[in-house]
Amino acid sequence: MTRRTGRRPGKPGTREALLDAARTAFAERGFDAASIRAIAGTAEVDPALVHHYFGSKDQLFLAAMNFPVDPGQLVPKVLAGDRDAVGERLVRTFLGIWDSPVGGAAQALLRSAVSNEWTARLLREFVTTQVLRRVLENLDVDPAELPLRGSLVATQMIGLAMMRHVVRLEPVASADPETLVAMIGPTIQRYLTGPLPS
Amino acid sequence: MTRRTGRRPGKPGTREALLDAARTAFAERGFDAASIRAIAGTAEVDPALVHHYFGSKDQLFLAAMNFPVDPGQLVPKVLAGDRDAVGERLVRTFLGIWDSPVGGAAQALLRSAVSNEWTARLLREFVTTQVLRRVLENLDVDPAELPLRGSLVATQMIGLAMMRHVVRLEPVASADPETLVAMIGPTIQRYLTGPLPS
DNA sequence: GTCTATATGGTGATAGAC
DNA sequence: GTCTATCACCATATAGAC
Repeated sequence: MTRRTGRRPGKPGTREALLDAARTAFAERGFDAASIRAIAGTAEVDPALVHHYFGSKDQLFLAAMNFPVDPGQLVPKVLAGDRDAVGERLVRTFLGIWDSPVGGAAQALLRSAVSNEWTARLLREFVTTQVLRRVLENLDVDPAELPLRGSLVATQMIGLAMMRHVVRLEPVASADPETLVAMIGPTIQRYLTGPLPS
Repeated sequence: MTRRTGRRPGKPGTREALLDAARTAFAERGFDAASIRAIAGTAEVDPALVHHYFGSKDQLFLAAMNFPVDPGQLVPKVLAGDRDAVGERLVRTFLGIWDSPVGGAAQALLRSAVSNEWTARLLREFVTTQVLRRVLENLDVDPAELPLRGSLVATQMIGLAMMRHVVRLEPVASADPETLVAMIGPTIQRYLTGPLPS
């Protein structure tokens, strides 16, 4: 018997439902292929409301990507502990993010970055300025080596995400996280603190 | 003064021009986003001819992907030499393929695999049955470890290709190949012949 | 605030004239 | 063999009725 005396300006959950549906759709199909109609459909909302709430498809994407993961909070956790195991901790944290609900947004970003230039730019800038820069500037490596080390780490991390969550190549796709940590951790460690060739 | 007495059944180069344009378009935009109209446009050919020659967009893609790279010929080159440097040789050969004209096809396959399920399957089967299987069965490793080692190699290789040729993250995107060989070779080597955790 | 209807344009595929 | 014209469909975005 919910008596509704005051006015109810639309269901309050529609905006969140829209964001949820958008995250899933972008994750599964990428930016271009995910359609506003389909997103509104799974959210059981009229497609026109998307424009009413977010203005455009681009802004819907940005709103959906604005996920609750704070690199500034995560990075210290990775750096805590001995320096020789930072690689393993980075892989473990990385896998944790992808296997969590937030992973949908990450998958959306990765999938979209392949077919869409401005989302690729988004991914590039997020990786470099938000993650790698933060990690590396706390590891007292030569600043001149920072970009190369960072992008090497990115090749392995993005490749791992691609194979595990996008292309789904077995057995990596369903491997135990700790197996991957044990195998890939040393790789990251060497890229971060190992010797460089030049 | 070309005298044309016999009949000329259309320009003979149209089919090749079409394949070339298709390879570039698929490489730049992926399977879904590359349009038959645009491909025919850059090839300066009528869009309807695509269907006349190839029947469908799928078959055009397959024809464009049928590139002149023979894993059965390349793999022995990778395996020749001492076992401890097979990782470096694999990275070097891999980079060579991507920087060659054939790289366009590889890029098309990778880009398409992200947004399209059946091209992803194509990539998966090509990687596993044509490349990794061949490499590993000549390295006398435990056959039970073969899938895990193979897919770990794939994570690093595909990630390298993604960052260098798709997302174009610097400085990996324009790094000297031998720098990448020196840094990533040992990673591949460890995945192939190093110890496993389990 | 919500949603129907539509404007505008791009897609793969096909039928049939030359 | 080649290409014009068209079909049927889907997209984003917007104007305006309720």
